Amino acid sequence: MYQTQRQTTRPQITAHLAQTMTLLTKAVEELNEEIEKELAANPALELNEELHCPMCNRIIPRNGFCTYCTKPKSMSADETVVFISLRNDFISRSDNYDEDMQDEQMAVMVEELPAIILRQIASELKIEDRPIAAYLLNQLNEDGLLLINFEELTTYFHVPMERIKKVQNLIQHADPLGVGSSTPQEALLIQVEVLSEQRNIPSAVKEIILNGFSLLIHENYREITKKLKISQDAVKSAVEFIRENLNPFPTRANWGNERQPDSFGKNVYLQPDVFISHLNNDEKNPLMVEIIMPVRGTLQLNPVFKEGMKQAEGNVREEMKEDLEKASLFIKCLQQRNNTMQRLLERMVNSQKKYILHGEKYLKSITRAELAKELGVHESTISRAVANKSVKLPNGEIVPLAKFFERNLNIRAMIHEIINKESKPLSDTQIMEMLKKQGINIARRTVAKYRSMDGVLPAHMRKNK
DNA sequence: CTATGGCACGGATT
DNA sequence: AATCCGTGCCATAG
Repeated sequence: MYQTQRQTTRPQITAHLAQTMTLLTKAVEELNEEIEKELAANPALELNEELHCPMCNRIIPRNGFCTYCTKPKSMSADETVVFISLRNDFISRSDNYDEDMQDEQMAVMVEELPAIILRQIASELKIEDRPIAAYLLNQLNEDGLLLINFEELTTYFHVPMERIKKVQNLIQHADPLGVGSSTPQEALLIQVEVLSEQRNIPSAVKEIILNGFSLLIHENYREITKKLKISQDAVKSAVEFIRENLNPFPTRANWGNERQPDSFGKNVYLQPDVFISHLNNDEKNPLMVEIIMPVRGTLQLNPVFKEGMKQAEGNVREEMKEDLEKASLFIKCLQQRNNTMQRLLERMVNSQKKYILHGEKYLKSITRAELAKELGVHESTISRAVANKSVKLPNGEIVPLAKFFERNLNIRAMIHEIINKESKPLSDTQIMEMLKKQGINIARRTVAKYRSMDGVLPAHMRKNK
């Protein structure tokens, strides 16, 4: 149920395109930069352009998978086997640009976006308005926004402003919802408007976008509560909703080529760092976990440098030795980090399999601290590994990895279920009692809180079914 | 009197 | 140290 809801918020075309793009996540990029920096600073470090699979150490083709590790050895029919495969398909930005796929894909986006939109709105577009639509679509900037002067257009086309606005409005309702808006704010409002037809939206969302937009951008939530006289909870759920479902730059986050963070300071959700899917997309097959790795070669100690050190003398020799040690430490750190990520996911996927396959209701609550203990690493290691990463689930939903650690999601999902199932509206107290029967003890106040977090109206305002 | 939302406290988590 | 979370208490609306 939730899946279908989510999917409608992410139009299919964008999902499709996003899949075909080379994905370069922020987390990965940071790591790549880190590597570049170290590489430049330390002569003892060398980059071997051949790609080795970090698991089995076989050489694998650029942009390729390690087929050995990608294929499960024995496929049991019903039991879901989990294994990890790593993918090294990252190209450094400084690489020769014209040969990269990336350029091609950019071109695809730039050329086709207007066409895609035009096709969508064609049936509703009056023939005489076509030139206007075409012009507007060609002026879209890379964020999918329309930063042009409308007054000039009226003289240019010799038509009233109203007509141009009408065309714009058509465009705004096309697939990357909100494209062609003049401001991010406008784009958000369109998205809210459309989404509210399909599902409940926390009540404060619109208000915040309308009247607290600049505060929202600066993450100044306390001011929002004050200025708009909205409760903390309401603001919180609204912001949560906005982050997860709305997108101020209609084309940007969807096929994240942009490096800057979005206006909320985080661009986490739409570019997965980890893919979880069934092998060959067949539900009978085991789950496969792909971790996107920041590798475009294998880091190693530079053998020439090593040789050189042997012959050097005195201070020079000491310095070189230091470099060498640093380099070796760096490599170890990276390996460690990769290793942690791998074990972390292995553990997560195994214990949260039900959630991954059957939805939020089955999410088990695990804290990072527990997991850290289990894996024998420090808590902060887990925290860092989880932060700013997102996962693509088999059903296509992209969620932050942190969601795996949300303690109350399952209960919230159960509340949804109860509310959707019962014919007459249940009060919070009644819901609480129903939960108690299912072995969940929470306070009435808490039920109320979860309810409002998800934008569900109180009992007396819900309608009988 | 019942249902719900606001505020703020204390303990857990990061 | 900072933030998050569940809850209790109280105010308000109906």
